[in-house]
Amino acid sequence: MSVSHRHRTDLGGLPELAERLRRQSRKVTGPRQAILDILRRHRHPLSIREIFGELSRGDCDLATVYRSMHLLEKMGMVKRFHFERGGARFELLKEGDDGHHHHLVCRGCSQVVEIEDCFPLELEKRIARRNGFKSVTHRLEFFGLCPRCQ
Amino acid sequence: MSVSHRHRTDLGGLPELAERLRRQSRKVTGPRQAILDILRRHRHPLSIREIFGELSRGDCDLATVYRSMHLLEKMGMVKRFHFERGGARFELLKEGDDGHHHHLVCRGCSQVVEIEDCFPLELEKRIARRNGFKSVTHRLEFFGLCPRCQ
DNA sequence: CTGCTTGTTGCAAATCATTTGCAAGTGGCA
DNA sequence: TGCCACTTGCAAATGATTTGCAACAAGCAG
Repeated sequence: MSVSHRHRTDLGGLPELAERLRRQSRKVTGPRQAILDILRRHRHPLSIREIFGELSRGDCDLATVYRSMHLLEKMGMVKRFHFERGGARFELLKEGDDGHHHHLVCRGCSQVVEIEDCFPLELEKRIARRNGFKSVTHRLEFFGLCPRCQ
Repeated sequence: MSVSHRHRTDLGGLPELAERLRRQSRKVTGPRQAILDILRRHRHPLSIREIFGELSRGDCDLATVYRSMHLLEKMGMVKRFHFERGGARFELLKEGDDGHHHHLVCRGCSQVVEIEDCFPLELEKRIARRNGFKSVTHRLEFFGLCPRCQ
């Protein structure tokens, strides 16, 4: 099998990302470009702190990072994830990607691996039907010990 | 099918719960009894705020609720869950129950339904094997719109 | 190129969830 | 009955995130 989801490469260059902002009448500002560039260069979900840490000294304020992530999330350019502890984490999304996928996180070193498997659609549908719910989605994350931490 | 997990009834009376504390040389104090009693009377995961709110005025301090939940969790008497927003939520567990189960949460009214289905063990094993991880478990929650909120 | 309008940002203070230090209090066994 | 480790209240500390507000700047109009 191997559904092979999109891989964190080829997410578009800064210009394309800026274009996505402009297209929704959002301004292409310095902080936003810097943040998008950081997200673009990492294939794993980054925390606000990590993003903020990579910004050169006075690139922008922490509050701006938070505000930017909200904006990008609302625009569908990034996806927010929540793991065990710590704050939210974000991944840049390709245009049109809804970002639905899961992770396998190491309890030891926090390394993150993207998982291609997903909760069986049939089961989800049955759960929705059985309880009369609509628009059902799910959040699924795996936790374990990576080879090096065992 | 219908795996029919344990149902949130018959979790034992206060005396049995107190006994579980004593057995692990933990003291049966007023705050703990009050908290356990509240958990015992609710079938859905409660937040710290909700628990604290149900305590009669001076029953105990908020910090004590936090400390108690940590203790009960460590003792395996409650299970901690995290939904979309807000803080952690707790459910009382029957003795011997590891509490592994999932929820279907309404995006509208936050109503919670317990789900008996689980992520297929075979898939989980394959994910673990494929990535060389050990002791893999998962966290799975469903979100949707309940009949009344649609 | 210039001005204007509106989206943005920095800064500081406010919130919310949770934790911790410390001294005072108390279950439960000797 | 006493002792002592386990608990608790209180207040302050943390960590994550949000917000008010006034100063600013991107992008379009002219």
